[in-house]
Amino acid sequence: MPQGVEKTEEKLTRQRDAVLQVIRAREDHPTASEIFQAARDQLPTISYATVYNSLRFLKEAGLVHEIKFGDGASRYDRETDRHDHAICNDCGKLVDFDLPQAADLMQAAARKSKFQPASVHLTLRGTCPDCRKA
Amino acid sequence: MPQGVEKTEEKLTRQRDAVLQVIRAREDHPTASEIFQAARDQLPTISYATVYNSLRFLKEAGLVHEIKFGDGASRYDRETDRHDHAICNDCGKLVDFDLPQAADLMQAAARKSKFQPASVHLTLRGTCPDCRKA
DNA sequence: ACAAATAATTAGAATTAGTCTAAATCTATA
DNA sequence: TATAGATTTAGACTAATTCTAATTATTTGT
Repeated sequence: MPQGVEKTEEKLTRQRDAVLQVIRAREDHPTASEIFQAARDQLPTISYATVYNSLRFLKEAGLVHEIKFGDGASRYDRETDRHDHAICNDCGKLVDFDLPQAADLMQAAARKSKFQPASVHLTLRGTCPDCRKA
Repeated sequence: MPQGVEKTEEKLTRQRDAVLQVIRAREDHPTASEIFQAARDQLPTISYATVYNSLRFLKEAGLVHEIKFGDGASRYDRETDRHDHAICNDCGKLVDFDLPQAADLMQAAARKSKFQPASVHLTLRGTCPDCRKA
């Protein structure tokens, strides 16, 4: 097997690939419903269930990242490296950024909580540049 | 009005108080459904809608704190000061802790994201002490 | 290449969390 | 005490997601 080609790609079916392409083509963080609609342009018979199945598959394969906030639907992100999020309290815009001190934070949080750490994630809530102007 | 007694307490009805007492009586972080069941012990006719209305009211009054992770239902926390959470990947246990460096973090996150900061929240995922033993 | 086994997809039903509605009940006050 | 305003209730409704059972594709052994 050539380097960089994971075993999971064997199972990258037409439907799963369509879902992946939708997510990769977008700058923003679409919901399952938005992905479903966009995927239908490529594969008019794709079903909602398949979109969800594909999202689970892609997530497990590490090809996409799921972002869950309590507010409504999960969003999906083509950026799979560890990163943090900022959410605008006014318009709901979601922005990715990375805080390099995350590794230290994880240790500090682990000490405080007595958990064995696996990952940390930080969420900033505030006002995005656009809404600040308006 | 005596100090420490907020105007909102005027409207702390029997139902709202029952909901508040349920949350204050628990060490853990119950869901609306768990709160509903416990509140029924006090007020057998209380409805689901009232539990949700009460939770909204108590939240706005700053008497309880809502915790939303993507995974299922919101949870409610008697601790209303800013704090962070650790979630066990094995058993789902949710633990509160506070990271004193949060203020600095918020500034760092604001700089990176260009947002005007309002709050930060950090989530640690890992294994809780109990599950680590097992 | 072919049949059997396995995996994936489909459509729609089911589930879950939460909100909405309209009628009934309280509560405070003129 | 009558009335206005707020609150509660029960159940209908919605949105997100999962489940199910039937169908369709794909892979594997011969």
